[in-house]
Amino acid sequence: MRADGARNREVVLAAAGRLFDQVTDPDQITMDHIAAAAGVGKGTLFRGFGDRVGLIRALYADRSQDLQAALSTIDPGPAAGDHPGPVKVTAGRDHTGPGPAERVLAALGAMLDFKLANSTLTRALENAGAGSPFDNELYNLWHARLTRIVAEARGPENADYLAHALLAAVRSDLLHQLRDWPRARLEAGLSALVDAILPS
Amino acid sequence: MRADGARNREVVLAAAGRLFDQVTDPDQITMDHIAAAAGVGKGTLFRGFGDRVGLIRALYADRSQDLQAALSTIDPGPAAGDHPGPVKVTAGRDHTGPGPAERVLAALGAMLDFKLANSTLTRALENAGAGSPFDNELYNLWHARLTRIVAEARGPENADYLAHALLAAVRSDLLHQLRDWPRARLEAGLSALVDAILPS
DNA sequence: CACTATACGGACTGACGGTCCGGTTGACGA
DNA sequence: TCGTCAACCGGACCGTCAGTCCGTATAGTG
Repeated sequence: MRADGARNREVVLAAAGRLFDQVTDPDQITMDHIAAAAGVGKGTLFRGFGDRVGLIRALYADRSQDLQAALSTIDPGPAAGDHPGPVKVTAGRDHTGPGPAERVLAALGAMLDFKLANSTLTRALENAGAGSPFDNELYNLWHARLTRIVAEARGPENADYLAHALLAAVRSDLLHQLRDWPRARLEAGLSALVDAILPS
Repeated sequence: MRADGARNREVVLAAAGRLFDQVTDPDQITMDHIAAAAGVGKGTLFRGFGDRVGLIRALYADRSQDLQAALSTIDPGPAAGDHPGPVKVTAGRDHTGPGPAERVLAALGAMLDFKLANSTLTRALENAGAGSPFDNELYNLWHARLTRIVAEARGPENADYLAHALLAAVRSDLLHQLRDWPRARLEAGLSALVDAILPS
């Protein structure tokens, strides 16, 4: 990979991010806008990212790194052994840590914050033509984790569907619809939902 | 309104309905396709329905009449006194009828059936650019009703949000994602969700 | 310095939603 | 039965946008 290629990739992502943040409706941002804002030809966009969805996905991946880290702290999950490197064990705090409801609420709360802070971008990805919110890598990862937690807390019966329902409660377009609710109100509702589904 | 206008309206709705039923991805159906299938000019479509969303909305309204009736049977709601005609009172079965959980489950179940039977059309409306699933008339009606029922069953605290969460659990694209689940599994999950939120 | 794979950019294409307008026809009064 | 006209019709046309193509420029290499 050539140096200018990598540099341009960053420039494009930065410009696209800025544009999406300035706007409410995701498809006010066209590929031509992004190319112009990045000072780059359109071809460069499509060579680097494949198509519009690819670009949005890349931007999303970029921004959600912090979120991923936060989520992994809350629930290291079965993916902990993925790297050949030394497995980091949470020292001092054993399996009697926070209960399922707390962990789930923490995770959904983190997603909530992320989606509020990246509203337009998130909606761009979750509604983008294609397979919609579900071919999203993060969605599948978190659906799997939530399913496991729910299953531990109340048995495998319907855990799968309930995990979907929990994630549906923080979908970005719903949050956009409730955009003038104060954060505390959303959090309270979420908390009520989680407490209802998971044994306190 | 002229006779040929009304006739064409029906023809167009029928053709569009047929087309959406033949397909999985809603935007495989273009306005030109519909016009051609109806044996009508494109101008007629836009004069009669305003724009693509208007046409889809009209088709949806057409098909959801049965659903609306079913839902109103389950919960006549505060809208019962709308007509000056005689108010129909459910005879013999007083206010100690089915509990909140039963009523909500029945309503969501009816929506589930409708959305399964009209999958592509429903997704076309719920994702169609604009204000998405929420400027839908039926959505608002049912959010209001569910909010009331939830509030009666567990107090006004968060009833609003929980009603959104319940509706989010039957969103058409989620159902599409779970398209090869048998109906019973969906129903079971829904039932578990409703029972968790509403006191049994 | 020559050479080539890589990257660049913007003109071009195809598809689609939506508009426009000259021609047609149903409704209705005489 | 006929004349009149507003409502209606259809499809050519337009603007926009994602995505492609290809001639040109340049970073990296021996």
